[in-house]
Amino acid sequence: MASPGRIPEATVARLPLYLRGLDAFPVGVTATVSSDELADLAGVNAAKVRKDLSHLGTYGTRGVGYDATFLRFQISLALGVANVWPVVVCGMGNLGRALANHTGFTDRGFPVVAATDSDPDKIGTIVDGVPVHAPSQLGDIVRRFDVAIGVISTPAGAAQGTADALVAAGVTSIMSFAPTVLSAPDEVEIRSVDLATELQILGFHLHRSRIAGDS
Amino acid sequence: MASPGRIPEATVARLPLYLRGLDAFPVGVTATVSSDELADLAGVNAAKVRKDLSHLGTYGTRGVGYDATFLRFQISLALGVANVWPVVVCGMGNLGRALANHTGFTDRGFPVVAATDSDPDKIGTIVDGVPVHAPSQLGDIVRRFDVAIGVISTPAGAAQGTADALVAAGVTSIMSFAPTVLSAPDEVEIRSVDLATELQILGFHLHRSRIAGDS
DNA sequence: AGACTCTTGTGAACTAATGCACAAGGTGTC
DNA sequence: GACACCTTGTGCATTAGTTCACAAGAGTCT
Repeated sequence: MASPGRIPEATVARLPLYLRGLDAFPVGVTATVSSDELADLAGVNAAKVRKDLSHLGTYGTRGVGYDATFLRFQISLALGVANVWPVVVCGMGNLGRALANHTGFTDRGFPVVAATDSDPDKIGTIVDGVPVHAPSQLGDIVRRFDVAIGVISTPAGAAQGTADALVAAGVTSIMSFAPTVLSAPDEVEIRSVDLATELQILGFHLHRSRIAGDS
Repeated sequence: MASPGRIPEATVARLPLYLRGLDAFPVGVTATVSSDELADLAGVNAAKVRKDLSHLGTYGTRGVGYDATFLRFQISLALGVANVWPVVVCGMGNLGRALANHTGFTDRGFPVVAATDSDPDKIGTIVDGVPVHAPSQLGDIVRRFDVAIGVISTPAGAAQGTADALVAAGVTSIMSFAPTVLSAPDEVEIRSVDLATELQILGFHLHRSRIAGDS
């Protein structure tokens, strides 16, 4: 009953966690991993692991578990991890610099090939191996490096303009850290990460527990 | 039927977006905002806005909309935004430095009061106004500044130890950027943001569309 | 006052996601 | 080969979240 059909969004969001968890198993060595173990490694529960993996296919062995290497291969296949997706970072402020230099990106197939910034002092420089260009060069950069993903780490005010430029250059995947809503054609996928919002959610629960709890 | 009862998690996650959207309205000026407008400002749909706000209370006027100032006040109240929650940043690598210097945190009531790092060259220095201490000082820092939230931006290997130290110091809210699972007592709330995972989700959809689409 | 317009608040239908519980199927032992 | 023991895969119940659609007010205009 292995269905290569639609994979639920919630499952897609967890597949990278499983892949990360499987890093605990050395390559080349044959090892089996149970849904229970993998659940621990990924920080979810075993039922979810099994249900999620069943969406990819029937890769486990009843009574035994999953072959770690084979499972990693299959998840990688589903996620398209074999591909390398070049990334351009737009906005080289504090956050942009950190992202451009983030080893976790390159390591997982998302090399930062270039950056843009509107500050004339930064344009033309190379920061941690990443060349900084003027925003007007975006189209060129995208074409030259075959950029697949744009990361927006500009101030909120410049974010929409940057998004428009990315879309105009043909980029269809955007990850934005700007605290603002971006509009783009439907075929463009935007993931928005607002760090302050995350803290506010933590703050809400703190607030709640302090009210309910002590003074 | 205004219920100050339980607010659904999904709603809580959107309240900061509404608050952010309301920034478009100048303070002091009386203005009304419709669920439709607010939906645009927050990047969701109008039905969701109304349902979400109805969980806070009955603050709108039929036929008119919501009073922007009053609504902002009520959402702030629900989120506990009036409180200031001091933050400690653990791990002053690229990302940690960017976070410590992130104006969006302080602006929204999350001042970064101190940082820790295991690098002896950094300990004792002040980076962008934030003093860097040794990890062993965490307990002290938390007590002295009444720290409410710990941000973990250490390498994955040091993350669990850092989390343990934060918990031991009495911190019950943690935001982690380390690509690993953290374990902590149930009463501790952990929000994990793995940037590479986010990109992998984008990568999945790119992969999918390239398979389905052209060569 | 009555008619008309507007927008909220909310039941109700619908969709997505989670968690349970257990049969199915595999391994190992005697 | 029979039996005991594991762990997967999955049907089903449950819970959470979304969307629709419309009655219930509130304002405006004549």
